[in-house]
Amino acid sequence: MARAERLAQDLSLQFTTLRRRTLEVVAEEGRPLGAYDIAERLSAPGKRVAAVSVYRALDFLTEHGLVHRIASRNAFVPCEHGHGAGESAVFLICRSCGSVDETISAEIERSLDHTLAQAGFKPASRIVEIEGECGACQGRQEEG
Amino acid sequence: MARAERLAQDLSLQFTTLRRRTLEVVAEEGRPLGAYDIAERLSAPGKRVAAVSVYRALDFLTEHGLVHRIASRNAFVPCEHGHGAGESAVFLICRSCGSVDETISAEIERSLDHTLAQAGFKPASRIVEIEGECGACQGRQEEG
DNA sequence: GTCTTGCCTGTTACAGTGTAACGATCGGCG
DNA sequence: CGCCGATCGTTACACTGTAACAGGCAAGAC
Repeated sequence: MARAERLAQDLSLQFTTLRRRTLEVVAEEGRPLGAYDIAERLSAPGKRVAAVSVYRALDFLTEHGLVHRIASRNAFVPCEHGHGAGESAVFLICRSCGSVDETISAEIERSLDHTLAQAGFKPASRIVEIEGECGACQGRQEEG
Repeated sequence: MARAERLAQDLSLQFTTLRRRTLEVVAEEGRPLGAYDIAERLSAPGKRVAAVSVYRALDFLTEHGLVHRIASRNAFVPCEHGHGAGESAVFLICRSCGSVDETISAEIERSLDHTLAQAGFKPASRIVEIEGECGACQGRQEEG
């Protein structure tokens, strides 16, 4: 992610090797990764990376909007949009291939805002995760 | 929940004591309960209920739409609506008092359906969880 | 240079979450 | 009675996440 690298320059000092490599691992994978999976990929023979370090790196990355946490999977994916941290994304999680697509819909945001205002609820963070079957996997099943 | 009791009759054999008591515990609490919290409340001196039994009861209850799982909290709340299992609910989770309010919005469902159709994604289950501050807690803060 | 400060990382330990596997129990049925 | 299916108890285990403390490293103050 070139965007991440660019944002990294702004944080210069803060974007350490561990955090950069954590982001790389998450970005290379096409599906959500658990913290322990990341730790395993970051580890080399004789150089083990503890899961707790990964968690701290992930905290940093999520705070700066470079990765997202998938609550229903306890896993992490790279952020594919340049949206601000306060904005809400919709995650489409495919049960067949495990891929996660991140989309943003102004329409959904509007209806959410409307419903929240009606309820007198002041939102801080939003989680919208849809499990199902992505278009590619639907096509694959029709063929087979 | 009288509704749950009524639905229980239909499942006659399936609605065992453990499952009923699990539902009671979840319904009595005004906030999401973890599986181990439930197990603790179900346990009596000399009669310990293991968490794994609670998980099985919760699986049953969620399948039949009597309780919901709050993915962002790893906790469970009673279902407050008679909606079908396929319908999507919106959970408003208050960070101050920990309460969870369940609402249904046709507007949100429409916009979600629209976005999903555009993406060619076939949804199976939907998770919409908003963290923030409920109306009651906002009023309380203004006073204090 | 040295000292202090603050941040990041390593390590250990531990609490919480969830599942697999096996055995026992109970009710219904031939 | 014996069989069968579902539920439940128990143990064991894997995964997820946090607390606490120690060491390293860069930057600024003296």
